[in-house]
Amino acid sequence: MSGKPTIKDVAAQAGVSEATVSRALNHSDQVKPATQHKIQQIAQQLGYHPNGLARSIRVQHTHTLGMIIPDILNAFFTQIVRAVEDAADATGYDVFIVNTDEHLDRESKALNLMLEKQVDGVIIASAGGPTNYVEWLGGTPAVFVDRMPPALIARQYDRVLVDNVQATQAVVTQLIRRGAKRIGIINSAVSVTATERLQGYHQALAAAGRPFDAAIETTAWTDNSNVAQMTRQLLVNQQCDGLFAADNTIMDTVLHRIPELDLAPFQLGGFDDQDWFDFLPYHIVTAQQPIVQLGQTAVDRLIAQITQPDVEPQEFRLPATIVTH
Amino acid sequence: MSGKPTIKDVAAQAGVSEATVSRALNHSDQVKPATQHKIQQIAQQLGYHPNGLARSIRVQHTHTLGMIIPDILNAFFTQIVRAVEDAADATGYDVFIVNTDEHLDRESKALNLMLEKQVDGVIIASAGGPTNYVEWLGGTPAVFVDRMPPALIARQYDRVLVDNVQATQAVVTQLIRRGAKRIGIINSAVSVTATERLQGYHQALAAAGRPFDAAIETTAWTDNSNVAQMTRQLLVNQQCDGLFAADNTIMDTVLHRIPELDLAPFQLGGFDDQDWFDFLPYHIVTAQQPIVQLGQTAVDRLIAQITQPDVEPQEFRLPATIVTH
DNA sequence: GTGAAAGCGCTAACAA
DNA sequence: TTGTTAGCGCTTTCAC
Repeated sequence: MSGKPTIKDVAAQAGVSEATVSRALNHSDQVKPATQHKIQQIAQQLGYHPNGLARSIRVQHTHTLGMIIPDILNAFFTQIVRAVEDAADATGYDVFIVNTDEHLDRESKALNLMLEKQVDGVIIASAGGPTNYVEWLGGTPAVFVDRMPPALIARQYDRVLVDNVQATQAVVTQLIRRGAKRIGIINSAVSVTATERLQGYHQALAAAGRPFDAAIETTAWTDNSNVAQMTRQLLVNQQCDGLFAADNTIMDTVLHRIPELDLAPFQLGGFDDQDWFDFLPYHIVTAQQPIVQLGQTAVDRLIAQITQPDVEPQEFRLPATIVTH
Repeated sequence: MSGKPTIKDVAAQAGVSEATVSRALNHSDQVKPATQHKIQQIAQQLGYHPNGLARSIRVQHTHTLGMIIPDILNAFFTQIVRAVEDAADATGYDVFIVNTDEHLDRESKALNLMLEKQVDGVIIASAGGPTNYVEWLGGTPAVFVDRMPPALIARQYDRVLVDNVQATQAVVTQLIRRGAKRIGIINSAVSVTATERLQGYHQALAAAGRPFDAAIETTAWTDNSNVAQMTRQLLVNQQCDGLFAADNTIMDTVLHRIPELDLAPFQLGGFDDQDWFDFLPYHIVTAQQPIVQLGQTAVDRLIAQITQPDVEPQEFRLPATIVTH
């Protein structure tokens, strides 16, 4: 941002007013084709690029959506970003991504950054950050996707989520059908999501007349550092012949731990399919989240919030698909 | 961006001038602790967030770096983004990411967007886009990372690259050591990179006294749609017992094709290690690019360009590490 | 230690 | 069809 040409330079060079240049470069209707053309030519040769900041400050919006994700190395979020970008792009919005690495304080910072950059709205796939989103967000439209904070505060925003209990139940049921007698769970620690997935697990067990056993219901720490140990605990000590890993990062760790263990046949279930599951020497069943629809819906709702004064916040529950390897 | 409180509101509420509020919220030295405190309090309770756009337009920089990547679904680029974010974060810069999906026209658009958003500099991991970056970029500092456009125009910018010929040579040599007699290559179509990797392949062959054979030197299309077929061509028809896949997306496709083929033992080599290679039923050797250093160096150079008027553009070649599975 | 005023680059009335 | 003017929200001299 140094000696860049401004609208003033173009105006001077073309011998017209700044207003005319502005008009020529935007809603070209009002300006004489000749001037129009000349101005564009000059802008081009001067290497003029409009200053979007100045424009945004004037028109009072940026036409930009913010998106906050907890882990850019996680393929699931990467795919969601892609879906959101595509949906936003289709409606002419740009998207500004920031990654929090599952750090609470980075989430507040991210939110702050988005507000300073004056995004028109924000899609949040991270939750558990600032205790009170309402306060932080002020009037900025927001929608939670995939994850959400506890219901009380989430209720004020749109939420686009997967039907976690149905999905988990389906996976665990499939594990049972495949012959697993004793199925352990390594749950995640993600606020609402985890509760729901545990519920789905219980429902599947109950439906099959199986008892619950607290000894095989475990929870991963946020950094997954206890997952390797839990894997051993369940599959070896507790003699489980089935294991449900509540998200793809947990599954990853489980998968890496398994080869070191000496195991009888077992069944594995989890969330979010990965391309390379095909290469594993055993079968896996996963609930594949409808990523594209998740992203699309989030964008649709957000834009609705932005453009229409008072649409009621709603919760959307999209069904997952069971895929087996 | 509607009824948000501005600095004026805070000033009014606090009974001071806008200037004082500005001072209190930034370089707090000059203002009396009492006023200082009072202002912060009021800002807080009003839910005031400074308008970064207005600020940037005034101070003539955004303290934001742009980063253009070709494929956000590719773990390699995702990791580079992460490295860049970390490096930028450490120096207080924000980063604005945009994904081009390997589309040439999207790259121009991306560049345009960055310029409009007035980023202070841009890191480009995509290349082959606009024929003339110089013209598009104007005076905006830029550095190419991982990929670069043809030398003539790249020379005007910093380039942070891996030593492709050394890396490829090392991998192919390793394949030879492991007993491969006839090693085919599926090269990528990425401008300079591909040429260098082919050169490394040739050097390894030459060093081992092996002949070249154009019949087993193939090139993937940008969307990899011919790779499955090439895999068969090399491993079956051409009876190769070794295969070098020039990037991770090519390797992916190869890996998925292999199980359908009925093959004698073979050796596989490629670029960029993946976590799950451990799960494959055969060995792989890859050149692991020094992603963190790549990102770090790119950021360092870019910031140097931004803050110092005339640092000479340079090319950096970082060594890859060979990893075997 | 604080205020008044100017101006960053742009767009949108209102005039002409 | 085009120009003049004001002002978006902020920072920064220059006064006091």
